[in-house]
Amino acid sequence: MGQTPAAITIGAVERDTGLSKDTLRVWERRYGFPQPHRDEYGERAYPIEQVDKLRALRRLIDSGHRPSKIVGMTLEQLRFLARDATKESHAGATQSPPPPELSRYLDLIKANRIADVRAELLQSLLRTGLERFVIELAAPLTQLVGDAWASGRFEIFEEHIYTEAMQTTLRSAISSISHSGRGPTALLTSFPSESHGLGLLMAEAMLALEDCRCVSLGTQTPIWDIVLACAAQKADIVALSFSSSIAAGMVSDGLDELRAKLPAATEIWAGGSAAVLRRKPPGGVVVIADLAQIRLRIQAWRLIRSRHN
Amino acid sequence: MGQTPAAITIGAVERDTGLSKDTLRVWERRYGFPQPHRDEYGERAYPIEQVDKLRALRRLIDSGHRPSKIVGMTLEQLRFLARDATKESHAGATQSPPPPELSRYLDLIKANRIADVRAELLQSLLRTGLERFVIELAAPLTQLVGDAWASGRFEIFEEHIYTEAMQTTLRSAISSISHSGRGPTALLTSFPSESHGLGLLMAEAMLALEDCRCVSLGTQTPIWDIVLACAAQKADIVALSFSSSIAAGMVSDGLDELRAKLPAATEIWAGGSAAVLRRKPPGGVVVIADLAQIRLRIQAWRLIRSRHN
DNA sequence: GTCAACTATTTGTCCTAGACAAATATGTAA
DNA sequence: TTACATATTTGTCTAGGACAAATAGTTGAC
Repeated sequence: MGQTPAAITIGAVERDTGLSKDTLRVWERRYGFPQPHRDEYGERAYPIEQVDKLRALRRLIDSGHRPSKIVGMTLEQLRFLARDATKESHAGATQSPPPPELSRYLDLIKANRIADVRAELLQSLLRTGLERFVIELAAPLTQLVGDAWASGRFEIFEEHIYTEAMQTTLRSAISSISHSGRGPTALLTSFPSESHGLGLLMAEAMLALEDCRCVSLGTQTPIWDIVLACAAQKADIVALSFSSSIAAGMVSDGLDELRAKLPAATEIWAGGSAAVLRRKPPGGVVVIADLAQIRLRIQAWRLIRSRHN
Repeated sequence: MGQTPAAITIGAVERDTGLSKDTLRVWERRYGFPQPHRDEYGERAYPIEQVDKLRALRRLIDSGHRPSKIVGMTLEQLRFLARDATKESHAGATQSPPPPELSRYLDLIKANRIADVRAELLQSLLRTGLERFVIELAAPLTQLVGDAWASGRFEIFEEHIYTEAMQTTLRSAISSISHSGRGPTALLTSFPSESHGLGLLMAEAMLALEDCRCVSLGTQTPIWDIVLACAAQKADIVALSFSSSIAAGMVSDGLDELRAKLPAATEIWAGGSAAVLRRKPPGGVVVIADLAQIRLRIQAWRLIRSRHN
């Protein structure tokens, strides 16, 4: 009797929170939280409330807080902290509130009006054209949605819903672009630890607009397979996307490894919000600071090639 | 200089192969394979060849082989075994070689003729209609491509290319279906450890054809967020996809947990190639044996609801 | 010969507790 | 301010032991 079985195993917690079993155990040892019960076999059994708090912690840590500083707080304090955090982040750049057009999308998502989100995206696309749609709407809105999640105003599922809607819109736009057969071939993908695909899709849109032949491998392609694909497709450019949630070492090591394995004539382009790209730009790699640069880079590429031939 | 550290850490292997760190270590202890080198700090460093073999092992174990029986084989023997296995499995049904229409796609992918793959997919779609396209082409072809990879005839990047092409085709078809506003609401997603999304997209196509309002969350949604999304969207059905590369425990535990957290009126549908769904069907969950069943299930759902009201 | 029940083996996941590199924060000099 | 050196924090790795759950093999009843 007594307790309801409202407790789950360490494996389930790993699934639910994204914190590895190792991390969960070491936090327990160091900070005294979480403090799961033990079942009849001495195995950890985490009560739901602790899992909720773990989720909140995860969120704050992802957006820059240190575990030791926040692990002792209550769930309410954590939520309060999350709400504040959004204002301070992105110092300078996005200090002003988001433009009304963008925050309107946030409202629609929060109100679960999916069909309206889709319809409005399509309308914006048709009104402004794909290039401006990507640069002025898709990119900043994706950033905003990420922030909203980090500050606890959005649930993960709301971010997922947004991602799906934007993905659908971008894909249909891309597939309607015809290709003359004359532009460079670009291979698009990301490293195995990187599962965010929206940035890649935006880059594909920009490249397709510049008459590139785009070969997308989706996300999470092992390095060795990128090399193989590059050879098979005779790619001129390999474009990689890195979100800020990727380990810095992965980026540098991976890019070095890729550079060593690819022929020198093949350009490697790296873009995305990962800070390490700016702080420690790897050699032999073109860092794409923002999506608008893609157009210029392609024009530069054409110029060099036309001289060469 | 020639630094291509052709060896990766245990964490990277876990991501690349889907085998947990614990499993990798216990295999090493018990079977003597894998036998990673050690880096300067005494940590395991797995050479690429061993990772390739691990992936092949994984595929075979998923399709019923026991680790101890096959772990000693060479990569070539494993691939040979996989080729054999394809014939035996799917007992009776696909004993014969794949129909020429399907193997033609395999040839096109192998020849790297991406544009042709896309064009032919679109043509098939228009010729047969979406329902037959999904059941007769998309589903078996995806299976074949997976087998081709398992037996070493395809590289991963070729599977990725196929996935992208099929995804584009399916998405554009789905987005062209209009919804009357009368059908049930279906929430589509997968558990955090499941990143394969094609099956989900096929299911979405079938549901959309039956006039369901489909809300896709993409892959890898934590259980708790599925519950939240379900409430927010007032979903009647939660459809989950499980590929064969998911741990059996994840499936059962996850489904039980989800069932406990969702209101009883919300149906949970589970489909995909994960064997555990058939062997030990979890209670309170509708197991979708194949995509064609979706239509019948929706009709049944309508019938029950119409009686209720 | 088939099916169920019992037993043996295999297999994955959990356990403890120590270690250390990588990431981040802090202090100091130019 | 910026650049570099030092201190702390943090996640992931290590070892082998343990054991439940899954699977295979064996026996007995019908």
